Amino acid sequence: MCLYPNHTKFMERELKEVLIQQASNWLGIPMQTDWIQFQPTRKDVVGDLTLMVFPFAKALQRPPAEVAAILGEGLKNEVSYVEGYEVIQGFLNIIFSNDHWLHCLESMDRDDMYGISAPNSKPTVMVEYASPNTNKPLHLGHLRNIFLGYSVAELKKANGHRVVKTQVINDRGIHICKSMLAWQRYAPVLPNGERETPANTGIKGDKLVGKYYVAFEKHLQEELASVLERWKAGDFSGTSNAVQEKYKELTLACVGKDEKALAGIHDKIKELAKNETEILQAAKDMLVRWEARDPETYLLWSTMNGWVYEGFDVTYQRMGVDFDRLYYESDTFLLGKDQVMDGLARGVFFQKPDGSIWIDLSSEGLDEKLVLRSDGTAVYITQDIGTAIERFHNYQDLSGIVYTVGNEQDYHFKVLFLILEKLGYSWAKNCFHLSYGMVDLPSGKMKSREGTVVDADDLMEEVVMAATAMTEERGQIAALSEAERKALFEHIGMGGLKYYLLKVDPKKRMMFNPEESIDLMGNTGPFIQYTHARINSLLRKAEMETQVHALRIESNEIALIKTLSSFPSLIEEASEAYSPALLANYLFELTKAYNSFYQQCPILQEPDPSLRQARLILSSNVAKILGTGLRLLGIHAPARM
RNA sequence: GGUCCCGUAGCUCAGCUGGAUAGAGCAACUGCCUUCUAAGCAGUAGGUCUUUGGUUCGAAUCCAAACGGGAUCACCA
Repeated sequence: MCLYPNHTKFMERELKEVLIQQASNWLGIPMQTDWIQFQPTRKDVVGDLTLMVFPFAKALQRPPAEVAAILGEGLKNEVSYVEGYEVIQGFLNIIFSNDHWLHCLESMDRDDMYGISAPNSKPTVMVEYASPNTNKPLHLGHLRNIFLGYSVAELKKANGHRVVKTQVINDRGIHICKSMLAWQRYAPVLPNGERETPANTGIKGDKLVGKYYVAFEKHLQEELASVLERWKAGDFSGTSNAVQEKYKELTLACVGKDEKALAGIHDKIKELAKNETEILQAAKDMLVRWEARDPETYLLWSTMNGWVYEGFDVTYQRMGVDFDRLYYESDTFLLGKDQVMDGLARGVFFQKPDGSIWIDLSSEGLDEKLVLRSDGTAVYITQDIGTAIERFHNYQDLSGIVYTVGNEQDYHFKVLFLILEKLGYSWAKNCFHLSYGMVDLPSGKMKSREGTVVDADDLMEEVVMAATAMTEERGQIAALSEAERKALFEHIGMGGLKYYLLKVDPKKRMMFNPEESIDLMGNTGPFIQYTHARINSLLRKAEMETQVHALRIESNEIALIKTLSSFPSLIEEASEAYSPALLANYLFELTKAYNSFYQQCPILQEPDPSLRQARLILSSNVAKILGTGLRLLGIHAPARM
């Protein structure tokens, strides 16, 4: 707190103390702290900070304006930097002196890391994000997840936390066996005798594996259709009696049901038939062989996962994100099983006659939840239990984990955290599900089956191409080398995309409009980058002239300084709210305010050296904060564009 | 059906720990480049904050219900 003696929250606290001390003198009665409610003064009236007077007036049974005048007069006499006040209705608008704002500017100018708390001054938190399956490439949904997780990690760091960025890679399970099986069966043999690989086809590893996942699903659907056809015709050859009975039962249940119930029953029938397909059986057999560490299966598995990782690395690199430590589900699912057995012994879980292990959460208003299958294999949550505990073993000073995962898993995390708590881990209450909303397209939901999934690599390529075309047209890039230009196009395109995905409140479902995502104007990343670049150009030309001793500021400057001085508390707020959107909106407001100032006030042309110098320093600090803020969003701030 | 989330301008979103006349951006329309980068600025127009009750000095904000949209309730992940 004391790092920034001029920042907004600090002023509020100081004034609050004065009010509490002086209450009896001024008002004749002691003051209750909850009467004191500050808010920023509206832009269209005079004043820097507003005190709500209604609570005082109510308690004192006196008109608000009268009470406001007493408080205003008192603060003016008592506090050096309170220069005056205005009373409008029940609002006391406090006016700070010019000197106060000048000191604000000077102190932030001395601090290159203005707004950033001392590193490692707060507890260690782990931020998990990305966490993909290894059977298909990353898509638009992952982009929101990854940009969000990265930015939250950076915000936590900026707020003083030690941060460990991590992900858990879902490298194990039926989904990857499907790709493996399809590759084994359908990958063509090339003229040189090799099977298709990323190396001999030039296809990116994750894309190649994804291709076979799709192939698997296609063959599965075909076989499913023929099974259903056979059953419909009364042919149950090769089908067990139990399944046959179940099918007949479900078919009979269809009679007299409404449309919705009917759809549910049809889904169950499909599920039943799917399990009867040869190809799915083969994939399941492969999973069993994998768990038994069959050498051939294991080799194929590690080879194909290796392809995927190489592909992901390329994607992560372009995204500009990184991880401090990786966890693989293939390592942690066994730990999870151990934890479940341990919990069973301690009575946290219970076993059903078929051998499956459950937890009863009905006393918490939830259901019974499976934690280990009857065949002893792990489910999704088993692995999560193991991973969480492992992480606290690996990092002794870890205080909590942030899980960046979509809100479709709200229930899952509610259950997970409850289980961890019941297992007796006190840190469970410090685990937080950073639950973000789905990304919709103008055409509706993304659906892999309908081929409407937006591929992450393709999208990044498109936004950079669009940025390239527009920057070549209007950018001031004559002085840049070819390499610098390329980097600039990349920064603008990616900056636009990241800003577009981060500016919306993470909790909310959002609409992704491809055309808007490459816009340069209005509330966009490039708009902010542009202002940063323009200030840099200004500073290059000014070459920071000889130091003038007395700076001079006017009301034009004060409005901006006010915005700048709220940056530290904004970072804190955004960090605590896990919300890069708060920062994005702040940067947008600051940019608009500066552009307006820039248009209205001459800077280099200002004849008064004291004022010119103040405006340069002000501009330089706006650029500094835009740069810091953009960095926390994972966006580069070009020096020229 | 149970549980959870959402509903603000034509569109996309801020504002939500109750406070002044509900704000931006896009799209539309009007101006401003012989002057510090016009990816900019200034302005016009656009609203029953889904609806109905309640809480109180005061409600977009809190509570309840209705309507509309979404998610989830797997020996999937």
